[in-house]
Amino acid sequence: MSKCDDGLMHIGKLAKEAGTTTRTVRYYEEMGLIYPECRSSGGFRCYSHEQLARLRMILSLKEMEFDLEHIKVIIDKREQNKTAGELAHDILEDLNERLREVEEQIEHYKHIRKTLTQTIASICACLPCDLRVEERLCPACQTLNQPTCQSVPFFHSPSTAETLELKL
Amino acid sequence: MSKCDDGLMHIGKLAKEAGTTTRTVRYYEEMGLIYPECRSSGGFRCYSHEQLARLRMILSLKEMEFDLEHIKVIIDKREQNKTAGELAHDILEDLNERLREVEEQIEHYKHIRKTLTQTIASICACLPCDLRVEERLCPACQTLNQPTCQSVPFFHSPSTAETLELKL
DNA sequence: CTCCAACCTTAACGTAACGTCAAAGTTTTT
DNA sequence: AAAAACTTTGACGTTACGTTAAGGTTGGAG
Repeated sequence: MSKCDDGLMHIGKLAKEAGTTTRTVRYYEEMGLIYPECRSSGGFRCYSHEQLARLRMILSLKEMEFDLEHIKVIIDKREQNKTAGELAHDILEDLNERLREVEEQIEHYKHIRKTLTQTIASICACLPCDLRVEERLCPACQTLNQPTCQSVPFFHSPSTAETLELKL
Repeated sequence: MSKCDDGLMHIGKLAKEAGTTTRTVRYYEEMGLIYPECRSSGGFRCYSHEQLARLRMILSLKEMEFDLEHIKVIIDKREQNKTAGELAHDILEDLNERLREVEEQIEHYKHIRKTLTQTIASICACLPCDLRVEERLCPACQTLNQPTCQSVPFFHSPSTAETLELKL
């Protein structure tokens, strides 16, 4: 019989139950987020159900993309034995802040999407162009009366930029 | 008079014109994305307008959050002297792929937002709870007939998880 | 009891794109 | 000619692990 028997599990089992890897669990230990209940005589980490619940908490917060430093702070708030109401109030601040950040991310990627679609549209206008890339002015763009080659900064030749006035 | 005079600029000027830092320019050089036209007698990097245009291309692609490895590939396509039309066709693939990725990101963050708002709503129900965090069942949740404490995995005590059946 | 597969241990390098010193040389300005 | 401003290379730090590597531990079969 191992020392790790009465309701305890080793790290592989813990990780599998929580849906993560042993490396992750060890890393979280390094970061001070979770510790085994004890070690076996041979040095194996042994975890209880409470540790599993704690790991699941951490992973839940990670799904919301809190960074580990922040998760540590949030988890530690539970230890400051307040009432559930106070704790709820406290944690709601973190969640609302994170919500704002996530909404910023959505706007950020919507902005990138806009840039991309505009760029794609511009470059589509260059599809029928037969000129070599080095050429300065693309007749397709001239025909369409829109200087695509110059409006899309990474298209056509950089020599288009020579027309820019730069003071040294 | 420096050697770097006829339309050439040092790295600081280049970076400022492009709206980035010298460290970034040097890093891009390490990555094989951009090289100075020459070096001064003392070893300073000297850049021409073409380099500036190239740097701006790189930064434009970076704004769309292509990784540097991919940017290298895209920029190199310009060197394979095709016609503008062929180049456009080629680059449009990259842009469209990136567009799909960005749309995935938007969906990803929308998913996180949903999780967050649901969690926030659940925890709000715990605000009037006077119990200590260690308690297993929160009367607020019972009153509301919704077991918030257990549905929000990182809230209340992990002891709530002891009710889970786990086989070792 | 012995053996082996399957598990575990610590250690340490790799990742992406730079930021941030540090120590020393160069260019430019005064 | 000195000082200010700029540049050089070098190297460590960042985040959250993945991935070997070399070597112990466990648990069950024979």
